[in-house]
Amino acid sequence: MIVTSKEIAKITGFSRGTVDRALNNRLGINPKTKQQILKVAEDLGYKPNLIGQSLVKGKTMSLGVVVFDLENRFFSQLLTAIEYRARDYGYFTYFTAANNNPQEEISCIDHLVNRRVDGIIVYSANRGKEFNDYLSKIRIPIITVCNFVSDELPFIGIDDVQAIKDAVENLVSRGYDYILYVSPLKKKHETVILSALEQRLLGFKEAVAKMKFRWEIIDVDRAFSGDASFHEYLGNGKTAFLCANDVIALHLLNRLKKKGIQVPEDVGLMGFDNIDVLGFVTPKLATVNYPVAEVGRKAVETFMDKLAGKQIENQVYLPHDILNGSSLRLRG
Amino acid sequence: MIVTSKEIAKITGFSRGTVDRALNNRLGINPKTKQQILKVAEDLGYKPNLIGQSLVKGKTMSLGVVVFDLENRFFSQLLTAIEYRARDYGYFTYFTAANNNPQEEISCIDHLVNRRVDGIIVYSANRGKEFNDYLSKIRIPIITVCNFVSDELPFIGIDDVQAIKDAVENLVSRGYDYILYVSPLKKKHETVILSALEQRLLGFKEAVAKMKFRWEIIDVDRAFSGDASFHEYLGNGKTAFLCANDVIALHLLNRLKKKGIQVPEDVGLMGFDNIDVLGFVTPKLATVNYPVAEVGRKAVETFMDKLAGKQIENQVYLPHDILNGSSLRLRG
DNA sequence: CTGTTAGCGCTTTCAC
DNA sequence: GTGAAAGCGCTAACAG
Repeated sequence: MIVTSKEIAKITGFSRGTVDRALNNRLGINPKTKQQILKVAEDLGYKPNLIGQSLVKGKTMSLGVVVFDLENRFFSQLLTAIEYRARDYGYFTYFTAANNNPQEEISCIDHLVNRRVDGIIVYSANRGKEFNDYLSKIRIPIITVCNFVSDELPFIGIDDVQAIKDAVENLVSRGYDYILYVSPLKKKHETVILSALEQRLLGFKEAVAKMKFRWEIIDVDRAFSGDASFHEYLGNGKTAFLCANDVIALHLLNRLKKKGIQVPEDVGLMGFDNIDVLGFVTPKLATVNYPVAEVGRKAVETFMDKLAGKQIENQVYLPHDILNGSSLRLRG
Repeated sequence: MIVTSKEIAKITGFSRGTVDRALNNRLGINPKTKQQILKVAEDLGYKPNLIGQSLVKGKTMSLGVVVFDLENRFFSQLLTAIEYRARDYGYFTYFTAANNNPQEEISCIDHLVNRRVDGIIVYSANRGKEFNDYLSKIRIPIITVCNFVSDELPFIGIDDVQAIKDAVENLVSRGYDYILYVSPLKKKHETVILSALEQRLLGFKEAVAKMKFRWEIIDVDRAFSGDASFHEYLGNGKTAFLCANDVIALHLLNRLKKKGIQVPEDVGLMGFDNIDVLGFVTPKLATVNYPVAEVGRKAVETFMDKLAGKQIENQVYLPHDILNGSSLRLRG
């Protein structure tokens, strides 16, 4: 069995208090005693039990992460960033996935609460009054990332509205005058449209109102349906598809290739997120860089500030930037 | 503050024992009493503290996962599978990443031990006597996945040696008679060659000994170095690159494209792992399907068996299979 | 059916 | 410098 501090006390003949002083570098202990105790601990392979420690300290030194879905190619970068940054602070990370199911998301959070994690990072697909009410009852600090949930919850992400506007401006400045925005439009089955995607759609509409270009909004379902012909869009070669995320853009790219339509010669293509897969795809997809690792790190840092009693910003928008790959023509 | 069972006892006037019976559906309690207690618990938003529970039960209902590196495109599928399957059993998952650093890997495991997880799944880059000695001292069940570490530790993965032999056979049967195996060959800096990659290399050598074809083993460094010219290999159009993993194959594909070499017309290309990225890449890469999700699930199930006191198999090799994409010519 | 007690491993407080 | 005792939230064992 694993040796406990109590047993070390018994073996060395010192009290539990003294053993604790030795083990945890607390002062008020004779260096000799300390040596002696540490030696025994070492020999017996003593490992502190953080469960016991958590109970008495009221802190578990752990964070919980909830992501709605793991198909999302984003999450591994997010999780990585969170894990490494958390460990810098001595924190560990409970990872849970909600299987794209709002109810399951709540159940994940519940369990994390039961385990008394010190903070919860939620990359949520959930929204709405019920979810808010639920979250507001939780006594553990929560931070939402990437998908905005509610004004009452801290949020870290980017300004998706502005980002799409920037993307459109980039397309227009490159001479594209017919822009097709491809996005999921309505929720189907259980699946909810992510708030980030909603923001992006909103951004596109704002761009439409502000700038001068021909446009259309296409539902992903239609874009990928068997009989969708894209030739109708290829009129003057100044057409570009702007996709609500990279995954959509990559699927579209595959379809275009299959139909013999060349990117960027016949049509421009732009995605959103800059998922790491893009490095393997040709042509290199133009996209909006989402600083997902920074979001993860910032989330952890915000917790640490909060746990240290500092005031934290309620909404943090990190800078995004436009990456022009080779899936767009040069100006012309 | 969060309400405790003790407080509920005080409020309802019942003893802690009775409250416990109500809260945990134990028998030997008057239904009326139970109702009453549950109502109060509900109203006060009682959430059981699993830390307290863990301490007394000696189980934390959590698993730890250690992966050596998150650049590896594999891990998200693995982690997903583990998380979902673990949750089926009411278990939660601590996730840690070792930053490709053997020392850090040990530190991760240490911390998981301190947190008294009930089991640890290690996707390790570490090997060797020191690591073995360390692991053998740990009193918590460990399962290694994908990268074999030692005979003394349970392992779940595939037979990498056989898989490469199958891949070679597939190439030969398709008419390729000159096979270039691309793999990392020597460890450089701190980075260790993964044991799975070592096995695959071994498999290639065995295939060479058994089958009749021309061959070469190429270090990734050389394959990707600026001045590597591949034209020397394209003689009779019956040449194929076989890569130790998909990531290498994809990089190679990019290089080939840049040099104007067509796959599969000029040269065949085959990867290993079947990472999910492949869905976005053309031509569709031929590869060996690694059942990574099954590995994850099986690892969890093995723990559950073990925790239930059952005997578990020490080494489990799950079936792999060959996927012929469009990066190889048809026979002929 | 219900209450009491002891204890999981640790830290903290106060006394010596 | 060191020891003794109490308690974190929970469960288990035994009495009544």
